[in-house]
Amino acid sequence: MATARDTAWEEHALEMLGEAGYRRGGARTAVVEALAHHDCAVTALELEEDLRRDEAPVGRASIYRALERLEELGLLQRFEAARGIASYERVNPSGHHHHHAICRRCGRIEPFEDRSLERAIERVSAAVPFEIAEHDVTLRGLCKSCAD
Amino acid sequence: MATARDTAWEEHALEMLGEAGYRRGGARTAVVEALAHHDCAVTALELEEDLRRDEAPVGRASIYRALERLEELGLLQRFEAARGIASYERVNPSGHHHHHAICRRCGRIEPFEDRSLERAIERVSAAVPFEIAEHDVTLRGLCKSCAD
DNA sequence: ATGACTGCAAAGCCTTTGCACGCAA
DNA sequence: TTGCGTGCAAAGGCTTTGCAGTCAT
Repeated sequence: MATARDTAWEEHALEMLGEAGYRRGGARTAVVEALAHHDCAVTALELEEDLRRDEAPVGRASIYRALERLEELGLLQRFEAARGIASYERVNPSGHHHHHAICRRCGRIEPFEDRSLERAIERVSAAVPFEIAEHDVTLRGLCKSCAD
Repeated sequence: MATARDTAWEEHALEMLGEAGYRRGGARTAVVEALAHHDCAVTALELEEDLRRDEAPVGRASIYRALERLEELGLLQRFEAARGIASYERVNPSGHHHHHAICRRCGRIEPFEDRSLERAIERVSAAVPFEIAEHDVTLRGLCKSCAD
């Protein structure tokens, strides 16, 4: 579902791409703009549809390639919402983010955030023998509609 | 990597399958036994290899079908360790479990557990408008070897 | 005996790759 | 001008499905 356009992220992303030596091709720019409209989990195919609807169709391969670059640069986080399907989400430069509760039956995604959960994760991340760059928490079960 | 055989889980799983009305076919039983040897993330293809090595080869489709049943019954938890590849892990009836730190570069998986992280997750699970049945936390970054 | 279980092969599906053309710098 | 970026189509790789034979009960 599309939300208000996050131009701050969009500009930041384009700038980072430039700094990393990438050119500003039409497809890449279009994918960045499409992502700017999603606050939460979007799939590559949903972005493709968004772009086609906006009369700015982009080849599927270019979408995947753009997502790959953005993820490498830490501008996007990838995770699996539905079985076998990758979802992407913008990474806010401020570090502020949320996690997800996902319905097993209908796939509905409910984002949530919790400071103390974040603190616990930060503590654990520091304790583990890894240089942790990101984390992801997923809660799975039934949403209210599906639980009845 | 294989670890000591968890016969408690193995018996529990077979019993639950029986109670759910499933027959004790050879393939299904073999998959359950193979799973009993893994404390942490195993993929369907790794199980297939284990079984073939043990001279008890099981058709790939049967492995996937067995994993599906076990997951439905809550005896197994599925998650994505490597990109696009499903990993499975036994669910201990006691509720005791761990989470994972995964290396972006080499794929190494380091399990960890943390009581206060679990508490934070339980609290959040109760606050969200879902009937949460399971959760999963993944930390991603570079392991010591890959960070150098 | 009967329907669940199994294995093989084929099909599905998301994602990636090969390649020739177009475009940013 | 140069080689990165793009699109199309084909290939990949994990997972699922169809179907006929087999086995548990």
